[in-house]
Amino acid sequence: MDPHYNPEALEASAQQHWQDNDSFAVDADASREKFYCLAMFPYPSGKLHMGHVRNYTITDVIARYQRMLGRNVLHPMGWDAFGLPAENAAIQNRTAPAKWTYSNIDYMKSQLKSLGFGFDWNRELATCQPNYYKWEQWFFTRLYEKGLVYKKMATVNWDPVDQTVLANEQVIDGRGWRSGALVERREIPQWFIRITDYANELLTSLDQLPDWPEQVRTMQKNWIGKSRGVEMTFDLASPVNGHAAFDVYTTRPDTLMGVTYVSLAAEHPISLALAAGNPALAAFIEECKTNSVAEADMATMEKKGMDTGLRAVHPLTGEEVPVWVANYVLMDYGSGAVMAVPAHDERDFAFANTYGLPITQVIASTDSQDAAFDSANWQEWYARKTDIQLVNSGEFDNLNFKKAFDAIAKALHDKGKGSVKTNFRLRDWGVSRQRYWGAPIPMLNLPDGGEIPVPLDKLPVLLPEDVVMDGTSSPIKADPEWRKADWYAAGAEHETDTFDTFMESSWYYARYTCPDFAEGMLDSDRANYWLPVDQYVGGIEHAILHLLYARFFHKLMRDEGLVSSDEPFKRLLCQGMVLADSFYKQNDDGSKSWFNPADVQLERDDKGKVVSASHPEAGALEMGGMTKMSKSKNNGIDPQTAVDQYGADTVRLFTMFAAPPEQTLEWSDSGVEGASRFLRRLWKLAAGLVEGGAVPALAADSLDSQQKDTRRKIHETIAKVSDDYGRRQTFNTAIAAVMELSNELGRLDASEQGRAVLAEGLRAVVLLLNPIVPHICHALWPLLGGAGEVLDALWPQVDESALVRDSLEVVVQVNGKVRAKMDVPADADKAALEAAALAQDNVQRFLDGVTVRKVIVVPGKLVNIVAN
RNA sequence: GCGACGGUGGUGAAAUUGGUAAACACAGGGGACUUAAACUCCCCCGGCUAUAACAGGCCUUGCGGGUUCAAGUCCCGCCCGUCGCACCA
Repeated sequence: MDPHYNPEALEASAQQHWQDNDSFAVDADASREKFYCLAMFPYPSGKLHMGHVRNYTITDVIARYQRMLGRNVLHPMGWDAFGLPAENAAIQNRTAPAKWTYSNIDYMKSQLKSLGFGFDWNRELATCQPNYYKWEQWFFTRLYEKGLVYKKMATVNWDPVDQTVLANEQVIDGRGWRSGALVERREIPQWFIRITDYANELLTSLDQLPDWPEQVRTMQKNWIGKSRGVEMTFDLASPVNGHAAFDVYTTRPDTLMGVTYVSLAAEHPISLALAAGNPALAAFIEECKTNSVAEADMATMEKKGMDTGLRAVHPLTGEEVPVWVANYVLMDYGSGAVMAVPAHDERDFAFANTYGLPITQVIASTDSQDAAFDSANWQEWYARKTDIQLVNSGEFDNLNFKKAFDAIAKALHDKGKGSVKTNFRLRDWGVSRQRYWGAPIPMLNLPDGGEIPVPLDKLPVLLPEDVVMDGTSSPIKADPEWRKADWYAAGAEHETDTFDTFMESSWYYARYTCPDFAEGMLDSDRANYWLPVDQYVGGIEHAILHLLYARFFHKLMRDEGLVSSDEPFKRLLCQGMVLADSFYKQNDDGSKSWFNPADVQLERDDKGKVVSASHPEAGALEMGGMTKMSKSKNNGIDPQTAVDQYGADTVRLFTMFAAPPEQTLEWSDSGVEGASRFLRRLWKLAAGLVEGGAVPALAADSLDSQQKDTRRKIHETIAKVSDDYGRRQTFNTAIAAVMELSNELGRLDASEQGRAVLAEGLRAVVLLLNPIVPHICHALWPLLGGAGEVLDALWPQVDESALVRDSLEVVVQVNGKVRAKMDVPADADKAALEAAALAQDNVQRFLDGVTVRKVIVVPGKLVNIVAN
């Protein structure tokens, strides 16, 4: 056996072996227990980044571990192939998005293979393939027929120069990313899916997901945002252009008597009607159109508004309050109008102060210790629901939140002005995109204004792939021929919007179970064998949208009779981001030039702390700290470079060792070096044993005490690592435990039984590490006398008899501070432990002159003597 | 703004059910090997203090309080950082 570890050769040979034997191909087999392990599929952006490597290493480790437990493991891979970056690249490179996408897929697939990931490539799919999106289009038409799909006006970012709709991402400081023109808000008709019909189930069935991270469930819960409130009607004092009233929704009807004005969204029908005869208002509405549609911007921007001159009638008091148009009221949120209670709502408060509107306190504390309400401390009051009573509210004075809620809701109901309503923050899913590189929405727009879904025999509605992108309109919108649907009726036209790419990623996990199925969306037999996914792994950035849409789709597919389960993903692991050091040079114009960490040299002080950085050409650099690997900070580390230099196993080992999977991972070249060093040492240790000739049989009863200790360590490590892989999913501590074990194995003597224990230990190490570093383990296993190939070896069993201890170390504390450690027989009882503890010299020193009050004994761990 | 998560040595981290803080690594220091360097191997490595030495002592998990025999871990209040916010995927 070669004493030198040669990853290049052994990794190529292992990968060839897996490919030749189609080692990861699986089929549904009802006689075997299945395990479906899934990583979020990648967008084919060009080449793999470290986030991909981390993601797929995690699923590969879990998949290989489950296989060693004897399960039938499905671990598929595919491509989330539609999306905006392909269009951007196509514009830049004067190529077609399809061509760019397919060539990226080819390259990235070869990269995945070079990392040794065990995917069943027979199931590969790309969402831009017609045989994939055909069934998505069909499913959408089914939803339409069930009334779960509708069309309504919704707001988009409009670039007036390029004459195109922009994604939020393409709007930079309120301007279009290519044209630099001020972006406007524009209302256009778009398709929606009624996810709100499933809001309640999406909320309640979160309880069926105990193996999801608590934080993800909480985020989804908040996102769905179930609230109980009151919907009520404000009449206008004098009708305008046929508008006599409007609705508002509030979760705080208890504050109704504090309403001093009402606010309408700029796009509210009443606002628009008024603007026709009011140039100043029209100008203000126009100005609102340049506001961002992103929620974060809406919340932080300056509150602005304009008085319409209209008066609305308070539904209970009959008092007239002014009607304003305000930039912070969203049209596609609730009813597009809010009642304003400046004393008890932060935004209303800011708005009222700006425009000198009256502020009426209607809530007071029941605790007389609390400071009285005034505009300086109003924040303490505005959102409070507990320990409050109503004031300035007439007949409702002195009621608490709950009683006031019910009394005011009843009063509104009795007057026919409102009713209790459960509302969700969740809004219906807008699936229309005005972009080319997506699945065409399978609807026909008819000359009479109506619409019908494209029938199954005309599906898929094909997206042409041979196109030229010029940065303005989508090629299918620009081509009048593509649109024509005269086969249905003269003048009928295909919808030219495409689907949100979340549509494709909402059901790909199900299609992997039967990617070749030509007769329908899913082959239920196969789908129901594999589903639900047992382990799903992906970035935390998908905690809300993707995971919510996929859960929604699963329920839709269930109600269509395609799958039998309620939830798609049984267990979820959200991996953290990958960070790297960043370095920049401050330019004279205030901008920063970023330098890739691969080209930067570091200076350290005598404690090893990095004190400065420099670049061979640019000179001294500023340190930007550890940040997310990104293009903008030029701190991406190319995984391929690391794989070429150290081998896939080293990259996989470092990735899993440097941090637990949910935490951020800081890339470190010297850390990678360390991982490589460990594999070299392991190889050398194995080579030493193999070169020493035949290994004698282990005689467990005739071991000396060091050999016995080492053998106990082997089996303790098996137990710990099994728990780390399975229950805890902390692969970093599993690796640390194996490192500890192999350090101890290296200290064994070269006697017959020393070598026998070493052989047992090394075989355990190879089995325990195989999921993480499968290439080196593939090579070592037969050399160490393992039967068959390690890929199919069974997970090692703990030999309970090896775990028996004669004595153990117990800590002795006096008043909670460690004062001594003692070796005691493993079976010592509490009285014996207490006596031994009190007899310790250093313990006696601390008991001098004080009285022992209590002794707490935790068997096997510690004794705490309480004395004063 | 709203929501979620995090803060432990020079660094990444470990401490699993409230029970020895810093396992395992990285960086650094010292030594062996070498003509030399790399590789490899051995020793030291939170701070302060003490001792001829061996012991020993005090402090330390972002900050301030609390609960407990015992708190990195639980509770209350702050500070700081990261991520998400509906047309990026």
